[in-house]
Formats: sequence, structure tokens, C-alpha cells
Amino acid sequence: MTAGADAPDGRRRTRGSGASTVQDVAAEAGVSPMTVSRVLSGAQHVRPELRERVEAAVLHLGYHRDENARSLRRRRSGLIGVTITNIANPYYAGLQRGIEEVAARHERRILVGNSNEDPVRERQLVGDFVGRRVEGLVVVPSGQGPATHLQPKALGGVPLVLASRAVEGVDADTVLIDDVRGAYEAATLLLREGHTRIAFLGNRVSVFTGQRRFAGFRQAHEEAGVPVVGELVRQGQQDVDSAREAMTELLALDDPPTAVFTANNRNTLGAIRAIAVAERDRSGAGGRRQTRVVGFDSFELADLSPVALSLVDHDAEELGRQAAEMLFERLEAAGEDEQQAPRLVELPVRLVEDVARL
Amino acid sequence: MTAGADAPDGRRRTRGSGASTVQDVAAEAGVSPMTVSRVLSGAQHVRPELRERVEAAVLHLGYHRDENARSLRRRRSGLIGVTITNIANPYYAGLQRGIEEVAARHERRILVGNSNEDPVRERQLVGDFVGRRVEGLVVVPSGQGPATHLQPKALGGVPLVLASRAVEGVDADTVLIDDVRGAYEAATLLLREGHTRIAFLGNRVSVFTGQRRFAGFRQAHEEAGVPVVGELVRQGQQDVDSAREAMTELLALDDPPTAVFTANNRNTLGAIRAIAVAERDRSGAGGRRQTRVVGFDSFELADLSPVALSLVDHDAEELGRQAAEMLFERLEAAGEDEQQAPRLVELPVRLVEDVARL
DNA sequence: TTGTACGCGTTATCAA
DNA sequence: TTGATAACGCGTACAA
Repeated sequence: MTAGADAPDGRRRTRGSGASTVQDVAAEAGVSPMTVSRVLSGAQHVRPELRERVEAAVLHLGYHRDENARSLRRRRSGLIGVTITNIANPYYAGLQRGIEEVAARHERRILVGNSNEDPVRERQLVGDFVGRRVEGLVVVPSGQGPATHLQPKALGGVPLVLASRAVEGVDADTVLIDDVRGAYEAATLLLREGHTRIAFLGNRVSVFTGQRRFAGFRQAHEEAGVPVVGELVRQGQQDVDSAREAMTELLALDDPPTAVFTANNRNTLGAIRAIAVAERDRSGAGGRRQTRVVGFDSFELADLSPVALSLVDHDAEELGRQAAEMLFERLEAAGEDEQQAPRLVELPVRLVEDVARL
Repeated sequence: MTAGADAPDGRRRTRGSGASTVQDVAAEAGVSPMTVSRVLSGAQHVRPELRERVEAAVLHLGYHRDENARSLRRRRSGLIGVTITNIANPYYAGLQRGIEEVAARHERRILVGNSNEDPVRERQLVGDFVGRRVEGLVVVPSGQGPATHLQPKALGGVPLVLASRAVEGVDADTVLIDDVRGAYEAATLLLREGHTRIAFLGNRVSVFTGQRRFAGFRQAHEEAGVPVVGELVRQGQQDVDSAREAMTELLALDDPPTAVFTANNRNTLGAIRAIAVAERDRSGAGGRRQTRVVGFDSFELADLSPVALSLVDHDAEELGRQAAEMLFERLEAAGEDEQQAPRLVELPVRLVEDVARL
């Protein structure tokens, strides 16, 4: 103690710095700070009597070890950074839950940021996380513009796992849904049922999953020898309302589609609404058969859909768990000399024809 | 520089500690660490020339300031702790998004933990967050057992806001939905329509919102002079399936209810399923009128319900925003002498009679 | 078994 | 305007 024993404005050890420290606990227990540290780390070589005194002091003072200072010294923050494009989307909520579950099992916490599909925001979040010395990152990339912020150099060597979407030019561990196969199976189902005019409703073309799902859709057509009908392909609907509008337009065509493949749950919901409304208006008169829907992703109450519906189902929590597991495998392999090449995992999907069985 | 210029095991400045430090940047720019710190904090009083040198060095080294060490010295972590009972529930996902939005606006990050409705886990999470020196906490309490871990003493003075549920014996800022009024209005609607045998489907009695919603339900009955029918009250369904079973039982009664109030979206979904199935089985024969449903909470695709439905709607994101705003108001008022008493805010609900207008 | 000395990376304070 | 010094709270290494 050299200087600054008392601040001139009189705040000191009352509400000043707030939390108590090892020093305080040590003083209260009549031991050195080191002994306190040992007790808190569950060390073996402490006399039971001292241990009890320390534990009593901890309880008495309501002491919480400063994990911040601790991680500074130990060189591991116990933190995993997670950026998601939209947490409010139930799918990504499940993803986050999966990540959190695995992180908790490894005694880590997650820092979560919403990128809002905005690459600039994503860059800020990742930069901040790196500054906070997260031990690893799980990113659902917004996937537009250059991804320099996801390059190893920008990450300062922090391991990265991409979830749900890949990014061109970024060589990182990646966990995806088997989008191509799911879309392929969905389209094949419709083609087998005899449909030849099948509409496609999907995301913006720039969205990775959107591209892949369209690829599967097209592939199924090629194999069946049925051409994809250009005027029935609508890409760019990011929310339920625009999907509904797109479907309504399609239904109003002179030669409307007899079936539709919707490439995500936003578009499925929009399509169902449009079809249900059209149905209601025709009130069974026209005699035209109801438009058939097969959609990617599942959603609550799907089994009560007023429209004939099949779904390509997959597990968001599992996606999150896998991503987190891959990250921790990287962390554990960090000491080794030979670094593994980035891995790509594609999780299986399940085509549910009868949605009541979801 | 006294000692420790080189570790005996030869790892040093190669891949050793990994990230570069202010020291490195200072050396590279030929200035003192303090000048680097000033530049990074956007300080005014630095010669442009030096500033440029520093900025170049930062870029060159890919330097990220260590927010951990920084917060140790500055005594503010820039972190807000959030515990939620179940992130996978879309409602709480929205809540989290609201919190994150406000936190981001205040340049804070959120640490998120899933308590899984488990008080023990909640206690661990809160303890860890306090140890990480979060500046504040937003908790959706699991609300069973004693809540000693939410007492000011256990929190070491960290401000707390309870969201969605209150906790007996905990005097903290709280943001709730106006559960009582919502349930009251829902029940009143049904009573006005002439129903006198109204079922109630709700949460476990121990869940705070469940109690409040039952209170509103009962109050409406009292005012209308209609008794609550005991055999039609089912509390304890925590998921869709058990809710469906409960509703199925009610429909099988000799004198089944003509309407049901469901106290949350799990129960609403279950009730709708049960009614839809019963409907289908009778296939319009019996001539009995369809059971009317009014539910608390909204959900996707509600407008396509096969059963006549009204809902008590409210905004999860707004709840999250309000909770976070209250927290930051506390933080800003932290310096002042007089501490405000804990505040209770109840957010309004909206009775949507025609669900197509949601 | 226990304690002492020092360093982790940063910034507040004060002196130049 | 810039730099030296100390301190934030903790853990490691080593000495007692």
C-alpha cells in the first residue's frame, strides 16, 4: 500500500468496488490469498481446518471469484461466441439451444449476438468476440459480401465452425443440413405423384441454403426427364407475407401449378395461407384439385394444415450440438502438431409424407 | 523488463501466447503502450502522425484489444447475463432477441444460459454470471423452491430484472404480461357469448403465470355470476401432448364443456388438436356444436386453425426490450444516492377475436 | 502444507 | 502531448 489509501470523495470499501476479493476472504479467514485460491480450485493439500475457515468466509462475504481476472491469468476465457442471423426464428432458437447444451457440458458459456443477416453487424460481433478472447466461434453466416472477417488471420487463430450455411473462400469446419438431398426427395415425391408443373418458392438466391435446395429440386426434374417450368420459380421471399403474395400470383396464372415445393418454413407458411384462402373463395365450386404442397423445414401445428402437406424434416438442436462438438474437438486437438483439414458434415433429413406422423 | 525474457522451453512469440498485445503494437509503432491505448479509445490529444503509426501497426498485427483485461482495469465488463427457462420456446426466443437488441444499442453483449426450468441450474448460471462480473442480469425465473440466489446479497449488488414471471420474496424490477386482465377478458368474451361450462387448461399450479391467468379466469366468472366448474379445470399440462390428452378427456365427459380457455400456447395447441380429431371422428354427424377456444399467447399459423379461435396476444420482443431498458435505467442511476424502489411493469395484452386479423 | 513474488494485458494517475 | 508507474484480481512457480 503506497498511495491512494482513501479516495477524497469518501467512497471506499462501502459500495466502492462492490465485490469482495481473495484478499478479503483471506483476511476474514486468517490465511493467505493463496490458500483461498487453493480451496476454491478444490485443491487437495489444505488442512481441513483452514479449508473450513475459508469456506465459511466465502459464504459470509458472498464471495464470487472473478472469472474475468481468473481467465486473464489462466489464458482461457471459458467463453464461446455465437452469432446467429435471427434468434427469433424458432429454427435458430433450437440451434442455439443445441450449442448451449454442449457448451454447458464442457463448462463453457455462450456469448450470443444477432447479426440480422447483416454482414457488417456480423463483422462487428465476431471482432468483439475475438477481443473478448472467446475460445471458439460458431457462426451462422449471413453470407453476403466478402468474408474477410472469417479468415483465420482476422480471427487471431480462434477456431471457427460454420453452422447451417457454408461460405465461399472460408476453409472452416462446417455443419450443414443435407439440403440437396432433401429438396431432391421432395421434388421426386411430387414427380412420382405425376405432377409436371411444380412451383418453387424459395429464399433470395444469395442465401446458401436456397441455392442448394434449388439444385436438388432441379436435379430431381432432370432425372425424371421433366423440365423445370421457369415461370413457376419464385426466389426472393424472405418472409411469410411475400411468400403468400408469390403463391397467390402463381395460383392466378392461366395454367397454375398443380403442386409446389417450398424451400423453407417461411415460404411453406405463405403458400399454405394463399392456397387456403383461394380454396375458401372457390368454395369447392370450381372442382379444380387442391394444390399439393411439399415443404422444407418443419413447424408447429403442421399436422393441422388445411392443405395436403408433406415435409422435409430436420433437427435444429442436433445441428447445434454437432457444430459445438466439432468446435470442442478442435479445441482439444489444439495442442497437437498436425492440424486436421477442415471437415464438412451434412446432417440427414427425413421426408415425412404424412404430416400427422411428425 | 526485469526477468523472464525467454522461457526455457523455447516457446515465445511464435505461437506461444497467440494474440498480440499493446506492448507489441507500441513497439511496432515506436511509441509507449499508453499512446496505443489512447488511440484505441479514440482519444483527442494524440499527434496525428503518431496516431497513424499506431493504426498502421494495429492493422499490420491484426491486433484485437483484450476486452477481458480491459474490463478488469475499467471495472465494467460490458456483459449482461440472461437466463431463460427454455430458449427453444419461440416465445422466449423473441424475448431474448428483444434483450439483445437493447443491449447491443448500449454496446453490451449478452451471456445466455438455459435453465431448463431447473432452479439448481439457474442458481449455477446466476452464480457464474456474477463471477464473470456481468453488469446486470435478466432472469426468467424457473420459480420453484427458495430463491436465495436471486437475493441482493447473493448477487453481490448486481442489478436484476425479472422477466415474464415474478418471484415471491424477491424485490427486484419486474416486467410481466398483464396475465390477469388477459385471462379476464378471454373468459368474459366466452361468458358474453353465453357459455356457462367453460373448461380451463393451464400450466402447473406452481408456475407464476398459470396462477395469474387462473385468477383472471375466476374473476370473470365471479363478476358474471357464473360458477367455475371444478371438473373442467385442468392444471399441470406443460406440453402439447398432455394438453391434448386433457382436452380429449374433457370432451368425453357426459356433459362436456361448450368452450375452453387455454392459458398458454402449449395448451392451446393441444386443445385444438383434440377438438380437431374429435370433430373429424364425429364427421359432422352428431350435430353437437364445435367447442369454442380462446387461448393465451399467439402462435404461427393461428389464422389457419381448423377450430373457431380467439387469442390473447402479446409481444415477447417488447417484453425483452422493456426488461433490458429497465436494467439500463438502473445502471445509469447506480451512482445516485437515493435508490429507487423496485418497479413492476405490466405490459398490455390484446384480445384478438378474429384470428385472421392477427 | 503454506506463503511470497511476480506476471497476465490493460488503463488511471500523475509527472514531464 | 507523451510516458512511467502502479494497480485491477487472480494463479503459477518456487521458497519456506
